[in-house]
Amino acid sequence: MAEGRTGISGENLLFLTDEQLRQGIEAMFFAYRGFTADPDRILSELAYGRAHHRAIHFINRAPGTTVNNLLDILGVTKQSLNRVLRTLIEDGLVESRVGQADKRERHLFLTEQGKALEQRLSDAQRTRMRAAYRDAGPEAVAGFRMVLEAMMDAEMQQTYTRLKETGI
Amino acid sequence: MAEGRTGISGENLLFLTDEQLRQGIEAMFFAYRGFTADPDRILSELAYGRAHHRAIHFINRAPGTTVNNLLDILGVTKQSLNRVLRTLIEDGLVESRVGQADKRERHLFLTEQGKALEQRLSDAQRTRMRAAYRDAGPEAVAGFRMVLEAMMDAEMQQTYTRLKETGI
DNA sequence: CTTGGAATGTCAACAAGGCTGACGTAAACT
DNA sequence: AGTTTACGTCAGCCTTGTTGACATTCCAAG
Repeated sequence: MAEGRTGISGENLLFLTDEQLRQGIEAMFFAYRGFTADPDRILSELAYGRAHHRAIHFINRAPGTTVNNLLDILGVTKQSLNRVLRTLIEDGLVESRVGQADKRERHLFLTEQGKALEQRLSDAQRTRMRAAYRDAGPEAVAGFRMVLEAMMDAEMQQTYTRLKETGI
Repeated sequence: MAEGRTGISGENLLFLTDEQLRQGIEAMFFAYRGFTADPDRILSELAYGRAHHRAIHFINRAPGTTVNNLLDILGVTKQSLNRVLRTLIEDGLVESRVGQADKRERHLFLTEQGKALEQRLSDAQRTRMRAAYRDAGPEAVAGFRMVLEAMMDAEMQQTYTRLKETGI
């Protein structure tokens, strides 16, 4: 390769070494544990799991969403989601309303009680996130977001962006 | 508060709004799916799961590690780890040697076959990671790492750093 | 030297939450 | 009328987490 003194394509690509990548992989592994630790503690008190948290989060995020839409977002099977939704509905945290335009659809909403738990969970998660963001600073956060987005599949990126921009 | 025109403590803290935090949370959720997607595909061919991947990764990372040490790193119960280790040993991917100094300890090593699978898994994961890193650029990567580290518990941070620096 | 406690690892049984496959119902579409 | 779509459910499986009981080994105090 007839390149400059940095070796490859005129840029310093040392951040792409296997060692750097492995550190990133391990950081991702440990950080995700931290990311879920606080909500997990709250959930275990209530005999719920992460699956319940995810459902609650996205129903809060897109109230009136249909089951199918939620399936797309969560990327699980309907049997799996259904089990979780059933308990949430039985426990009065989620309300399921038959669609007006299309009566096959069920639109999902959080009840007051559901909103209360959502608040509690997301407060816990945001508190840690906020501390991490503050420690790292705004530029680090921008980089953090860029790498995470680049790590998603095309489909997830679409879902993520749609959710971010329109809330649907 | 008698601060500058940005309102709080002279810095622009718009990156700490709840909306920004929620986007970060969702990015983390979707990115982690991407992060595990490629190894998951390989593992499902072999009737293994993520737990096997984690064990293989860290045994490769710290050959000769004891079960207890691995438990600390992985943050699961020993019974849970043991089941995974047992299948890996039965399948000839991991070797367990009784400790010389302390015969209660078992020291874990990857066999050739185990190393081969580790390579296959980490190649898949690194490929995606490398693409994400390259897309985002070195500064973004530095920020990514900073935020992830700030998101860990103190204990995990210690483990992570120790592993990063000494490999033990 | 013995003995009791601590440390290390194994086995058994259970629960959560993924998965597939099959089936039923109601509504919408063509 | 016939097909497709949206949703719910039953049955059964697997992975991976949990707790409890148990065997082995080490070490230190008596």
